[in-house]
Amino acid sequence: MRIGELSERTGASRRLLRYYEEQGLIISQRCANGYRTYDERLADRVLQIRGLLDAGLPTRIIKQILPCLDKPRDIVFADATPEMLTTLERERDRMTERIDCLIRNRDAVAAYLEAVRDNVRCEGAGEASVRG
DNA sequence: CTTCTTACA
DNA sequence: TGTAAGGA
Repeated sequence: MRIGELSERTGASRRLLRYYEEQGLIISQRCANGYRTYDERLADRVLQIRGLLDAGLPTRIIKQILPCLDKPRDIVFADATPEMLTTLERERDRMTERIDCLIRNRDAVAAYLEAVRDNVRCEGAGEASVRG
């Protein structure tokens, strides 16, 4: 598929996909006309990259662990340098912190929503427009 | 119309 | 990241 289709299937803009390639996160073949061509499987990889990026991992780290993501369960311990492991452990802890933070905020929002619902139920729907 | 690269905001 | 320019 070409960049347009990959973009639609992953939600990443064409600009971003070219950027990922520039950063070595993804690879592409080239057609005679110079257009980029992508393997069907790349869509999943892009989705994974976006997930990792969303989790807060910098592209440079993703680039390092990407080979591990390639093969489902094969071998990847060979290039697991101590520095990389340290970095990943730190990132993992960072993710845990974010998760805790998100849980707190989600609960806060949920509580607010419930309070609003209860309030509406007691005061009646007719006053909605008056209260704004 | 789709994509490409480079470069600027 | 978006967008403009100039081509293919």
